[in-house]
Amino acid sequence: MTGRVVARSPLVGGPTSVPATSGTATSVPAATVSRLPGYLHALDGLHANGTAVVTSQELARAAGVTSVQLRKDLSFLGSYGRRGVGYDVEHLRHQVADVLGVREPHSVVLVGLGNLGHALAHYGGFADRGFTLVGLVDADPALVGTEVAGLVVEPPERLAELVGRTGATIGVIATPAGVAQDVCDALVAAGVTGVLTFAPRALRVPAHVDVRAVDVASELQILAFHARRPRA
Amino acid sequence: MTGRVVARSPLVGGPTSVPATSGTATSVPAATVSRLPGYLHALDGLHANGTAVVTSQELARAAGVTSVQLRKDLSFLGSYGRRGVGYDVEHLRHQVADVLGVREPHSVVLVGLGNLGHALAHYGGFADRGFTLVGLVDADPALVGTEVAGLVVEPPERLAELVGRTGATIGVIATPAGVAQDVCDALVAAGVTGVLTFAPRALRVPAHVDVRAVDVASELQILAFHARRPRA
DNA sequence: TAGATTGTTAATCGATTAACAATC
DNA sequence: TAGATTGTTAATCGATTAACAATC
Repeated sequence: MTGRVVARSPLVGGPTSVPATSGTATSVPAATVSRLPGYLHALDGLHANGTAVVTSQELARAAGVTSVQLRKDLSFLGSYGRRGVGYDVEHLRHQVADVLGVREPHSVVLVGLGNLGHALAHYGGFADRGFTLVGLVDADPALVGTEVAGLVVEPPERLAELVGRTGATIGVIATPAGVAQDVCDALVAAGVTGVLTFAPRALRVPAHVDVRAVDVASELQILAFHARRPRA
Repeated sequence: MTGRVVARSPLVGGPTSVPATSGTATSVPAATVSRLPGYLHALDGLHANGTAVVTSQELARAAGVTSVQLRKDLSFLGSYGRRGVGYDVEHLRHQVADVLGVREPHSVVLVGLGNLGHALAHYGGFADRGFTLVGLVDADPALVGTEVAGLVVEPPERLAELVGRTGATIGVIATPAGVAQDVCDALVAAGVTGVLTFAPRALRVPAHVDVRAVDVASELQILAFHARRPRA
């Protein structure tokens, strides 16, 4: 009933490993997948500053993991390093991007243009990392028709048409929690296969759809747990 | 060297279980801790709508986990249910809040007032869930001295004084990635023990400090992985 | 008592770490 | 060849799930 809810707030759940890409007959564990974006980002940085080859130790440091963890993770993708030497930055970058499926940009629709939605709409980091924001939706008639971040805000009735027309595969929910499930249902009905929600609400989705949830208050509460002085 | 970096993007790492609260001599697994905020939020909802008693099945549904998972998690906190009946909402709510350490509000300082920082400063959900935003910092001279969300923006030089004066235990970083490590170092030097960062950069912290990282682009890339059609 | 539901103990499964063999 | 570093195989550890006993 509930689909692959890959993360509640920051935990990998759901199926733990997933059919791998291209040649490989293997599969990639969920925990590994969740670290690949960090590796890719670090590789992008190295590439930008002209580094051609990197050892697992250097890359691991940049990504904030141990070199053993990194090599183990990369081994699920294939054997792309040279023993005694390291990894070709450009080659590994392409392999990781390929496994993540971000060599072609994905189209993203954003629903909800409150403070957070506005911030997300203006966030420049999408394009760099394989995503194009192609549509904005909000229920407020005062916002519909206005232009935000170069896109015209559409009403909820146009959501299905918008997803269909743009071929968006991912929907981002930045609405109040009360309408998050309805928005999610509409996104799924329109055809998206991935949902990123910022609303503090568990979302039900069919099995073929993935949900990831980011909840700032939950993150702070987890920090609070560690910060607390255990009372004797 | 690297402190308890509890999550890179959405994964629980670091020490896997942590000394528990109050009476209990037991410890609470990291995976359980990461789900407690969801349980607490669900309990708050039930409380608000007047529900006095809830079964593990109902609560689990509201929180988006299985009832087995929920009961197992709650068992680490103690035995607070009544067999054949369920859990007293009010009582369990207090127990969970107590374990998380959010019965007393925590003071939070926010650094970086770009789009995201502004959105966070205006986010209303903090107070409800145990956090009080007590200070804002930005390096832009045009912002310093202005009022945002009822607080006067302070310059970076005042960070240490601000944390000291307010007793803030948690710092939120919403700055550009390039300065995130410096900001983090300053927060840690000023005495915060928890850091929530939105900058896509691995942060180094001493062992007594916890870091949690939220990276929207990484979340999207993980969704992209699942969305991709594996090419034969 | 019978039915419902919790909470513990045991079994399974996945993820991380350690050891080491392969090879550049 | 010797040194460096990758990548695999095995060992450990933690998290989830299943089975069931306890008890309201």
